[in-house]
Amino acid sequence: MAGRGGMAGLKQVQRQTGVALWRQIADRIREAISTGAYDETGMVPPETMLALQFGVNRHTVRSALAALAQEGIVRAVQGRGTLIERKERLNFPITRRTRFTAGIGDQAREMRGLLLDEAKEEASAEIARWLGLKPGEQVIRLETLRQADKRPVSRATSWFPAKRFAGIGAAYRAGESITKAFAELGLPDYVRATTEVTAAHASAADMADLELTPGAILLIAKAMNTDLEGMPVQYSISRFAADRVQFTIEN
Amino acid sequence: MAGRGGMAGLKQVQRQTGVALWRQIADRIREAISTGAYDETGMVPPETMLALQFGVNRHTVRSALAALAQEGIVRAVQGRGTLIERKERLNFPITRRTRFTAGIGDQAREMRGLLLDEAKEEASAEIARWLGLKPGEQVIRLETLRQADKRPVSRATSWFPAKRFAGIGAAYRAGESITKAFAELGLPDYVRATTEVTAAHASAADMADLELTPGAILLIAKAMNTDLEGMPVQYSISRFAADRVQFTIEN
DNA sequence: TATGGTTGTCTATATCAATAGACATTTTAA
DNA sequence: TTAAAATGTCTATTGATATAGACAACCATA
Repeated sequence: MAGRGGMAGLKQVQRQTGVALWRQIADRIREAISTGAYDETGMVPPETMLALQFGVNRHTVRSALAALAQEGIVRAVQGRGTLIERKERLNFPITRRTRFTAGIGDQAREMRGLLLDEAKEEASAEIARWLGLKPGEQVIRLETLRQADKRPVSRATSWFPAKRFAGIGAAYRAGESITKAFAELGLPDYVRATTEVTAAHASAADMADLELTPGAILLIAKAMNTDLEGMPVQYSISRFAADRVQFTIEN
Repeated sequence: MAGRGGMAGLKQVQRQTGVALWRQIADRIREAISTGAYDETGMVPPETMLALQFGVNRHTVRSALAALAQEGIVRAVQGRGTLIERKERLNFPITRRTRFTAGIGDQAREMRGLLLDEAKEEASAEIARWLGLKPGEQVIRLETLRQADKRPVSRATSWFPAKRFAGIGAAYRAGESITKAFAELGLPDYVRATTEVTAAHASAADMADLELTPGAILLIAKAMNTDLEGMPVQYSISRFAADRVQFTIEN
């Protein structure tokens, strides 16, 4: 028995599906780069070889490579080939002590957390349930963008009980981290209680914030943090650029 | 301050991106259905309204709805509207005692696990590392397809130490579950050690197995299970149809 | 310096995606 | 019975996608 699993064999791209061939090919090459398939040479195979491999015209491959060059992943050099510029995928551990900045701190030189927006609002039924509040109680919502080495990694919306964490927006803007903002407001430690992970296509807003192209994938983590007594302190929905991260769960 | 977060505002679909408008719209509507946006009526808004909302021609919306009908998510009825047929998303808890069948057992009537292929092979460096073997030692690889109510949910490739689990293919085929197969072979209990989660576009093979369309998203879980002494017993790569599942991590 | 291998550019053609408009068909409700 | 609202079908046109071929420009190396 054999024939399934692993090996290519099947046609790798499909026509008439609403997704252009050049985009399907770009997605496959991006994936191959991030898994280290071309590490030996540091280059993508020649256009003619890729065209043969995917069963398309060389021009179609060129469209795919142009898109990847636009993303800054490869750089074509006439006469030599197409060089790989960037291939990282940040690992993001999800544990009881999950922290964004510390979690990937050693995998990137510069971590930043930008506050895009802050608002005080009434808790919806869902937010209230997660934070252990009554619907309509005041919560503070923060819209944040997290970057690693100037490259956007995730876009998060977080809610906090307004009474307990007044001023968390300013604290976040100053420290660029939830952990530091909590510490500033008198909460030295907290733990991750639950995390729900899904995946979806990027919306237009996420494309803009995370510098993605249509068809791009998001890993979505809905998380609830509590203080050490088990009282909810934060509920957040984080949208990660899926080709830049992986989650690790250690049990 | 306001304006970000939540509300639409921006153009929801983009042109000249390699992803056809009708597919982008289909993805948005599928997502809206699964989050319960149309639960009040049980129907999708009229085609003319969707066309207005997305800023496209009615025919383009019709292409999107035709694709969703093809997937069995909606059903158009002339004169009435477009009815929502299915909107479930299975929850899959990832804990120390993660088991596929038990995990979603109460969310579906009929759970099945089909053995697609079985092979004995030499462990690659990566597989050997995960299973605590020397590269080249014999392992058994199982290719399985898991279904909930006859709908494919995930496609998994699993490796087991060949010496300890000879005959696991037959045991899986009989019991349609890893847990039962392990029990059959004298391992009554085991635990999930680590799980890595990523997302990617579906390959052609996955599209076929999971009945997906191009552009569809996979949630990929790479998991290692051990026996109660901490000895690795299984390494697996499971590819889930992202629009049918969510993962939950309880810390 | 010559050659082979590679990316860059151009022209031409066929197919798919998207818009536009008109009208038919079916259901629901006035 | 009628009208309104919804999906179904058809024709026509435009722009994006994909193929095909030819050749130029550039790089590394023999």
